[in-house]
Amino acid sequence: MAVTIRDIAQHVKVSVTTVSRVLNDRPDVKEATRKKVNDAIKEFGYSPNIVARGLVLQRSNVIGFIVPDITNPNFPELARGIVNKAKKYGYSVMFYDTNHDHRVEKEAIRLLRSKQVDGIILSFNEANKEELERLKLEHFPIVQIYRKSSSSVVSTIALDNVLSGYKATTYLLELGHTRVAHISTGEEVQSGSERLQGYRKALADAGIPYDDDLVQVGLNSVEAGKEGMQQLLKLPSEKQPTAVFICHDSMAAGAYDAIFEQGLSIPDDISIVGYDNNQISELIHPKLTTIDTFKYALGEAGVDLLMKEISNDKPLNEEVIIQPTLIIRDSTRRI
Amino acid sequence: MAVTIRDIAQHVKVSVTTVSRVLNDRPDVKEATRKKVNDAIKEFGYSPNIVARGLVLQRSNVIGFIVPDITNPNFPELARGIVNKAKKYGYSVMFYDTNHDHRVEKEAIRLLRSKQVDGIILSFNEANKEELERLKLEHFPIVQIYRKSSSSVVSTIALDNVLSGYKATTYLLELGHTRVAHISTGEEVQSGSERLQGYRKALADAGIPYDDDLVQVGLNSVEAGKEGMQQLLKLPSEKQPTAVFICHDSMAAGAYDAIFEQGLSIPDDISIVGYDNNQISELIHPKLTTIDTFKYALGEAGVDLLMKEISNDKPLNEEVIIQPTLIIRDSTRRI
DNA sequence: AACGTTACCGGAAACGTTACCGAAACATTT
DNA sequence: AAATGTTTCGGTAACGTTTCCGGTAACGTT
Repeated sequence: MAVTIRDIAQHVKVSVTTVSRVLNDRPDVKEATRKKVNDAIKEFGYSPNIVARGLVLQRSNVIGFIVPDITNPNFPELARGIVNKAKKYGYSVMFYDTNHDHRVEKEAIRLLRSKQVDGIILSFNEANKEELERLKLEHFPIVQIYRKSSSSVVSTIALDNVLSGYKATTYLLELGHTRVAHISTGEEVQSGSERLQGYRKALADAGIPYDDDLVQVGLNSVEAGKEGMQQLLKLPSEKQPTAVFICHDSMAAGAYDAIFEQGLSIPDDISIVGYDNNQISELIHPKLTTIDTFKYALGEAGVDLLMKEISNDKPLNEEVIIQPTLIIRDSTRRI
Repeated sequence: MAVTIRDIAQHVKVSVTTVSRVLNDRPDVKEATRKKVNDAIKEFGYSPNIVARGLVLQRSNVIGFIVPDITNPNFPELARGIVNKAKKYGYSVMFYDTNHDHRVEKEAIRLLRSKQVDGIILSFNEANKEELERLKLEHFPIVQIYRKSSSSVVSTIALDNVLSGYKATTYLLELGHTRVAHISTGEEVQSGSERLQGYRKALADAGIPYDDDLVQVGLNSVEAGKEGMQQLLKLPSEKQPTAVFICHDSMAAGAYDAIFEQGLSIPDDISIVGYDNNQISELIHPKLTTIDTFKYALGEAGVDLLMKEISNDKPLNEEVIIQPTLIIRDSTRRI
């Protein structure tokens, strides 16, 4: 059915070897025959079977990409960075969504490996460590995104969560706020814990005592953000925060809800800074001051690192850390 | 390096044929040897090389998925539906993002085909027709999403845009509004044109004359939505709409901007219904009444259709149409 | 004229599977 | 005991590439 290398070899009356040579820009073929071969290739619309090539070359030129939930607005841009960068390396990417299920993640890895992918980028927040240990033992190239290598066993691309948490709250402090609260995802989730650290450090550096009542913890969801803010608003007025640093944009959107329901105004009554710089941060009113995490660049860096892992014969366990920056919009003001 | 079918055949002292048989659950193998083989498979952690299998079976069990911009919030959920459904068929999906560039789309198709994918789902709004014609000529399985087959040459999954446009505006009319405007993406883009048709039909059925001043056209972007709304608000007060049906949620978010800047209120001064039911529709204030388009189901239907195309030896050019439904939230009220 | 060098090309094995075809081993019937 | 049927197995070609190893022809050098 499909046209193969043999077909065009026959047509040009030359061996498959020579065709292969021109296909791969090898030397040792006369300019004239090279041209003839190329003409035939064009005429037949031939394009080599990468699968067959992969079989002999022992690599597939495809990488896997596993994500807990592509619906989470942080991932599409990441995916984009990965796909585009991979293309530049001559790689395609095979994609899986695990819906936060560890069993599905394991299955995805198995599937991907039997499909002979050359490496996997996975951005599971809470990846199962044993699985990664196993993979590492086999020297299978893996890079993990959104997780510090200190807490992982493979190469990673991570955010400097503590520094950016620090930046966010010092910005609020510099605006003159003294009672700045924090809505967090808590100590158990790594990013939440780190951002909380940054928050505490900023307070400490400013000489402001840490107050447990001012930090609310909940899941990364709109509802949890709303609830957290409601708790804050129940505080006696002398303790009420005039600014809140919130761990995720979507939680911030929930916090908006709670604030508006109390008839309060942002930023006049209360300043908000979020985290992620997702699309929503420009769509809600007022536009949200937040932390940008350079997701596209993160994806690119991820494949760069994975390519290094693939070409290296030993796992190199590197860590690259991205510095998020503060984006100032309309949800914050000087007190 | 990696363990192959031959390794485990040798270990069990049996031919590769038998191993292949137990691998594929074929008959003609004694229960005892089947067990021995399975034990060896487990012991060695063997998993068959799908690429090699694909080479002889002439199919790869992977499908391609091409998208103009995964960052557009309609696509992640679609992608999810596709990936999950594909997995049920034993398929993986290879993913490309073209950034709305026709040349990149063509390249992605070429790449995917040389990687021997068994079919492609593409959701390009304005796909290049010649390319699809070519593919169809070769009986290559393709399904196109978000485009009526009347305007395409291959099987499609489409939205009933005119009916849902009709639903959206009749809802507004039933709430007692008589001056309902429309912000559209215009006649040139298919979905925009169809939604506009629905809008006009609803007006006609209600006996309300169509007024050209009440429809604004612009790109699908926040800014364009804002501009469109600003134009509407410049109308003399007797012509000013009390309700607007807007072609996309993100444009609606822009319209919110314009309305708030005028000191007006939603829905007290003006009712808004959007289209898409993206996450933002629940994050903006007030929550947006909008049209849900069942993106996950759309993705699932897409791979169902593609599988039919793949198993069929002739292209069947089917069309499945999804009925969007209205989601009522807080941006609309009786006048 | 003999030799060495270079440029160009081809045959065939290999990659890891599956499928076809035939055959051995065993069971059943006459 | 022979003939037949059934179950279980193996050899090998094939899928479409690349690469190794070799070979031929042309050319220049001595």
